[in-house]
Amino acid sequence: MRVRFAPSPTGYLHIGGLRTALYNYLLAKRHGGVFVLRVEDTDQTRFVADAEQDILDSLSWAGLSFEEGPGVGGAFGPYRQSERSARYKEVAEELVRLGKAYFAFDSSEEIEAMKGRHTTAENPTPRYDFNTRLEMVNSLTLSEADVKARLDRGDEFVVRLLVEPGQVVSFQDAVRGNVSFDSQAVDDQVLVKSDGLPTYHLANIVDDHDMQITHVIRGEEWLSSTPKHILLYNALGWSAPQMAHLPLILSPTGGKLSKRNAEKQGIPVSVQQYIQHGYEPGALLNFLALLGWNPGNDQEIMDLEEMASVFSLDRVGQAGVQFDLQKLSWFNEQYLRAKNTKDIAESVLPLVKDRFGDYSLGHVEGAVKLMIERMTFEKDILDAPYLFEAPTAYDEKSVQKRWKTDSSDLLTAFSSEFESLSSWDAASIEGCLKAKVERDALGLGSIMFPVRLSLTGEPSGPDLFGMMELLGKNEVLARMQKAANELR
RNA sequence: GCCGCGUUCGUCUAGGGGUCUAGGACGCUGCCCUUUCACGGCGGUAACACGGGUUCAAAUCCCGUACGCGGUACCA
Repeated sequence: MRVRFAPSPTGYLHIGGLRTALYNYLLAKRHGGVFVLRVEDTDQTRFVADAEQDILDSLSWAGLSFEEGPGVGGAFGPYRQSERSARYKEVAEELVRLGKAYFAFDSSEEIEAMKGRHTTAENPTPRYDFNTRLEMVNSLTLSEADVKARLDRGDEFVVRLLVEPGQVVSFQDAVRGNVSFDSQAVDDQVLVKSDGLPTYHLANIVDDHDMQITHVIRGEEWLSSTPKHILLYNALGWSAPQMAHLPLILSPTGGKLSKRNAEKQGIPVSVQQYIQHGYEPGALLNFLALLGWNPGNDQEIMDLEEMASVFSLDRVGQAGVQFDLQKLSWFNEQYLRAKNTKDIAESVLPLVKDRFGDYSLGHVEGAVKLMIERMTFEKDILDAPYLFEAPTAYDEKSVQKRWKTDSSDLLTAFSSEFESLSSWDAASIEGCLKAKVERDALGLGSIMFPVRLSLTGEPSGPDLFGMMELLGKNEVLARMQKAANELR
């Protein structure tokens, strides 16, 4: 089994593209096959210089490694279509020779004019097809000599697929079953553009054939051009690979997850944006895998290996799926909590230093341990500034509501109690505090709240005693005293 | 318009004729845990698009309608 992910470097890798790559990867791993990356850069007008690098970087971040492709090589290279022009030309010529394709010399104005002539309410988008090709300037309407003369003269031309009406083109799709089209509805697709480069359709089938791709897994937007591909395979006497068209990822409101549409709803579209937001690659992959596929049981948290061990195309859904950012967040939380706190600390250390100054890895790890249950992203550690610096203000509402007349005195009293503590750890602090509460017959809340507020400035937060241990005795006493004075 | 694909809780889905008074997850929500908040645990909320068939029996099969999505480029 050989599969490929064939992105076009016309922009940064899209989240939907990553899912397509993932499904290809999973299928290959599941069957011990080969995963190929092929860059489909046949459109010079839409070429984006750093897009290929972005695709490479994004796949690498996600951990989707390929056995063959640009940079790593392979027996079927080159893997950039711009470097395979000669082969497409050869195949195009072969198709013309076989009478399956023809030269066309029409200018875009002439094509527009033809479309204008045929446009009606019932036929808003006329095609260049069996119905109209005989009114056009092509090797079907021109004499052989004329065609040769134009070619020799260097006139611009395109090569078009000759689609005969009256045939039914059908194929088995691995996720949709039998799909069939009437060839009448297929136009004489351009195979070679006037710049000499192939269109997607030609390059795609040539490469899939030459690279011995066995399974084509791509988005549903390709479903309606598949008959063209089947016709091409047939014309060349090649057998078509197994097709599998994935349901599209839709926006939460149902429409297409276009860049504009998505951004309006706060959904990142490029993988690069997910990286910047701090998503865990495993979480994103896990989420994406389940967007259109399921393992057939209730398991949701699965790493790449686990998914690869059970992946199959027949468990891929057929209906479009809506993107749910909240569920992605949940996945990210799950993955974050499964991570080693030291690793997280190491990764956020620069952020902490940048924001709060020079803290030790140990201190940051302690902060992470306190905060992990309430973080969605690693960077959320910054939402607890009080683990690094004294609060500069106290939450007004809480002060008004819960800061009692004796709170300051209590703070002072407990301060001196803590002062005498010989070992400063969460358990000792807790024991000390609770002992005094009992001795003085106080309510636990009457002291817990003032302490928390003095330490964090906020009415809620992570475990109080753990936090006190992390901050250290001096810092805790200083903050308590400060609040006692300021809020008196 | 035409062609294609699709349609189970708000969302992702299980389900492939009887075991479905339709299961799981996210979300929302109640209770419990608890020094707060969060986490967690235990509950709750909520769906077979509609209409015809076929069948003893349909969420499951067939047809139609509606709706959604995709395509209709010398873009991929």
